[in-house]
Amino acid sequence: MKIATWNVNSITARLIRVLEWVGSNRPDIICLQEIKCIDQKFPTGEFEQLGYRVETYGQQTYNGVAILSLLPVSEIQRGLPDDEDGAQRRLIAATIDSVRVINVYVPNGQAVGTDKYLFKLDWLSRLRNFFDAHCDVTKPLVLCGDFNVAPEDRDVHNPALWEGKILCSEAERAALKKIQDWGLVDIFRKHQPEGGYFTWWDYRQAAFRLNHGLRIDHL
DNA sequence: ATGGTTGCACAGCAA
Repeated sequence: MKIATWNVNSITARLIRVLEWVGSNRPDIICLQEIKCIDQKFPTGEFEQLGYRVETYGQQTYNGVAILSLLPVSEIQRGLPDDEDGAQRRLIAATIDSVRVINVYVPNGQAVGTDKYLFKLDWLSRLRNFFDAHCDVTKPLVLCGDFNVAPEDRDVHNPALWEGKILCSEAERAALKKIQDWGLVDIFRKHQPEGGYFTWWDYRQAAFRLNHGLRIDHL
């Protein structure tokens, strides 16, 4: 089974690129984050034309997640069980070919010490609680998405510059590790021990061209 | 220290 994850930063702004990539790579499942639109505005038909089932948990302007699948999907869950009414829409899960697929968009956290940072740590703690209470460690499961955490210094282009900063702080890394310790394997790291592989680059200062990135998206 | 760039609700916020 081929599973992909992509923070698209608006599915409507990114639609042509996503359709092109999905059409030529044909993942069985692709998990999207930051779709930035309500469910009714998601371009469901374009993906259905490529053979995909579409399950969304959208929100206007911010956040929003979706799972697209070539195979039938069941047991769709939208949001964390302890989300309050009107909570930011950051999780969608489904069972596909007997695999529980959990797609997350972890809060960015803005800057260490801010309210958003505390919200991020709390959200990660709630995600771990969700695994304890609702997931079966003996059955096939994939957790993937944008975690907004670089697990180790080898996941950072310039660890000295990023030390203690948002996406790299000790508390964020500990919170991510606690989730992994439930019984998950960082599947990229299982196959690639070297640094220099990133999933996110700042829009500014030619970060992509210079490969000034971080590995913050995981499966 | 600031600002550098995107995307959205077109004005400031979030990333």
